[in-house]
Amino acid sequence: MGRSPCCCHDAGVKKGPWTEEEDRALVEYIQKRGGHVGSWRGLPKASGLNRCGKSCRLRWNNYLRPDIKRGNFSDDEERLIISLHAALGNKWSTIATHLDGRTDNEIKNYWNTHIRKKLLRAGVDPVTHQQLPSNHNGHLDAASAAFFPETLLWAAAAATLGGGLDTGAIMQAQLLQQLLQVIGSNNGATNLIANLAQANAMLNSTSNIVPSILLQDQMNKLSAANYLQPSYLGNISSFAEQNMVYQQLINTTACPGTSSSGADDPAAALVSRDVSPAVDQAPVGEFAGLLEPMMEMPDLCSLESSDSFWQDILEESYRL
DNA sequence: AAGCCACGCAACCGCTTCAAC
DNA sequence: GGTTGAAGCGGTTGCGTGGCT
Repeated sequence: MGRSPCCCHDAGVKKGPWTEEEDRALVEYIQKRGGHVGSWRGLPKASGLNRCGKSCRLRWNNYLRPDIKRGNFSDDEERLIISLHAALGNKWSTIATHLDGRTDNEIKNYWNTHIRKKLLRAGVDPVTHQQLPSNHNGHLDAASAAFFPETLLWAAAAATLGGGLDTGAIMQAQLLQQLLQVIGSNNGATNLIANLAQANAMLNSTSNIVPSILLQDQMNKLSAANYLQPSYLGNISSFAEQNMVYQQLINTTACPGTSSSGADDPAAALVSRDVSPAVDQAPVGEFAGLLEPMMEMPDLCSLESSDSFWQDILEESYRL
C-alpha cells in the first residue's frame, strides 16, 4: 500500500484559509455538474482552482455543502453524540451519519472543545465513559447523571436490587457496558465475530470473580436497556419524548442514511455527502436490527451453545 | 490601549481502506 | 493475488477572535 503521492506536495498549490472567490469557484463548478464531483483529484485543474483535490473535498464536505446545518448543537444532538460515542468510540464519520446536517469534523471539534470538558467536569473519562477513580465515591450526583451513561446504569442496578449501590452490581453493570462497547466497536463481519468471541471470553473470564448478585435475566434486561435505550434519555422529561428519540436512534442506527435531508431534492441528494461506507456500517445496522425485536437478551455466556440469539448473529455476520 | 492568553474551528497531515487494473 | 492510485478518516495544528489583565 504505502502512502500515495498527493498533489498537496506540489509546489505552488495554495494552502490555508479559503477566499470567497475560491469558495464561489468550487460551488459553481460542483453545481454546474449537478452536484456530481467525479474525481476530486482532477477537480482543481478542471475548476481552475490552485488547490489540492483533497483540500477541495474537505472544504466542500465540511463547509460549502448546501445541506450542512450550522449553528449550535441542541441538547438532543449532544446527548445523541455522547450516546453514540459511548457505543462507537471516535468513529466521527459514523456518528455524523446519525446527525442530519452535521459533519464528522464539526462533531469531532464539538466533542473536543465542549463535550469532552463537560464529561471531565462531571468526573467521567471521555474516552472510556467510565467514572474517573478520583471522583468515584459510590454516590450519584446530578452532574454525573447528566453525562454519564454508567451512572444511570448503576442506579438501575441498585433499583433492581431494591437497595443501595452494591459493588457486585456495579461491577456487573460495568462489565456489561464494556461488553456492549466491544460488540459495538465492530469494523466488519470478521471483526464482529472476533468481537463476539472477545465478549464471550470477557464474560467467561470474569464470571468467576464477579459476585452473582444479579440474576442473569436481570443482567440481560439491564444490558438491553442500556444499549437499546441509552441512559441519557433519562434526562428527557416525558416518556413520549423519550420514546420518540429512542425510536429515532433505533431507526437511524438500523437504516443509516434514510434520514438524508436531500431525499426530496435530487440535486441535494446528489451533492449530499459521499460517505456511505456500507461495508463499515452494515454490521452496526444489522446488529441493531437483530437486537431491536429482542428486548429479552439471551444468555450472554452461551456463544458456543445452541442459543439461537448468538447463532443468528453469527449467521448474519457470515452473510454480510 | 496594548499585550497576553485561552478557546474554537477550519484546514492540514498522514495513515488506512477501497477499488480498479 | 499483488500493486497502485484515489478517497476517506481521525488526529493534530495553527490562525482568528474575544476576554482578561
